[in-house]
Amino acid sequence: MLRTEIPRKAIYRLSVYSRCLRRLENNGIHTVSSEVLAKAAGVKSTQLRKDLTYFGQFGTRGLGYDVRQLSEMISELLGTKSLQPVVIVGIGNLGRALLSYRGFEREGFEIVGAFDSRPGQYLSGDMSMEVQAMDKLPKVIDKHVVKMAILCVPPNSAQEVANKLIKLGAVALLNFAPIVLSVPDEITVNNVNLAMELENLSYFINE
Amino acid sequence: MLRTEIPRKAIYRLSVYSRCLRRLENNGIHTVSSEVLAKAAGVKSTQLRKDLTYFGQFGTRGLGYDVRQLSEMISELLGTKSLQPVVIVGIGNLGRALLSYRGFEREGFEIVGAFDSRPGQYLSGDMSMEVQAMDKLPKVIDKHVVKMAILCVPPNSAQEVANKLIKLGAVALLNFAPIVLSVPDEITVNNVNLAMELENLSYFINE
DNA sequence: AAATGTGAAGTTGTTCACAGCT
DNA sequence: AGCTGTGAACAACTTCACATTT
Repeated sequence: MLRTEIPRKAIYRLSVYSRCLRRLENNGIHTVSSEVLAKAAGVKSTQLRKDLTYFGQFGTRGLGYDVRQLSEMISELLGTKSLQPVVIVGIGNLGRALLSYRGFEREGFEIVGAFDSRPGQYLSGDMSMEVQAMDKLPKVIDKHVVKMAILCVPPNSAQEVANKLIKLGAVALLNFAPIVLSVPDEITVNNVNLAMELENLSYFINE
Repeated sequence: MLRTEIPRKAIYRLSVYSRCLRRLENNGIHTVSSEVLAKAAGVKSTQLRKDLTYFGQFGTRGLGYDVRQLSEMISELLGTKSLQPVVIVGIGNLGRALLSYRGFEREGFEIVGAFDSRPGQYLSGDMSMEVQAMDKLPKVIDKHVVKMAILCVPPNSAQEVANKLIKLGAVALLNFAPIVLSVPDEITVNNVNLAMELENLSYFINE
């Protein structure tokens, strides 16, 4: 099965399933049916089953899925079994928040460096963090074999920074700048645009 | 044209077009073709035109679109012409960052209150902000006629807080908690899950 | 001539219906 | 009997082709 045929949304749903499975595991549940897991994930059971068939067969007919096994399989697929190194570029309000956000480590990502055109030592709550100058990027990316970067720079420098990161070997970017980055086909960009999410909601408020 | 027939993705793209149009406007450009605007927005020109026809006819054949006029039309549609009041609930790392994030005001949203189970006065950089106790929510929502809320509370209390907000009159939620909220049909929820975005990227790193 | 607006065709993603295991 | 796995039907979205307007 070629990966390119798999709907991108299916990959997102895999993350949702993964979370639900972990919760089940914590509750000591060993086996789950597609019906129950799907309900927890907020999708139809047929969709869950179809999503899984993109990758193989993991269930037992008449019984369901082994929670632990399915959970591990998905982690494997998503590449979150081992800690993935990440750099953050652009330490404004948002970058600072993400730096102090502990959620990433819990989910299998390690922030190995924070960079900004204005480097320095910052205090965030009870914790201090070092923000390095941009010219330190190559060394850190090289040392930790970083493939993933979080972009929190202002829109007017986002493309430039993206180019730099790609040249240094990044292949996946999480972009918070409200612009459309143009990158080569082999680079994956996920955009998060907070203002856009609000605007979208705003539309639905007026009936 | 019924709003329910309009693809949700089209509404998201409207936000993108809006941003591109503003940039064109700032550069003193008065007229733009679907070809050029689409390229700036990272979509096909036919898609842009189709998206616009969901709402009416705004262009001039042989000429293109009036930048200012199209821009205003989209703002009108999205309901961002007038300042929309928003509350933030849950002032942890992320909530604090969003509070100090100036982007919202620029885009037509006004944060009229910040709430947390641990209220108090916080310092963020050079600016101080008041975080109110949860029992102050009804009064603020009522006073400002708030329909929109940003949820940054921990996953285990997200559903409960969502219920409370909905009961108080919120109809649109921007949820950062990594759980699937169950809400009545007439309520719109947009989810932003940072860990999930990283996981999704992670998948694409392994070819 | 240039560019929009749109029905029809094509593509992608979701759901159904049921065959096939355990 | 119960539940998965999947081809086929269906629905949603995108793109094409071209008629239409300036």
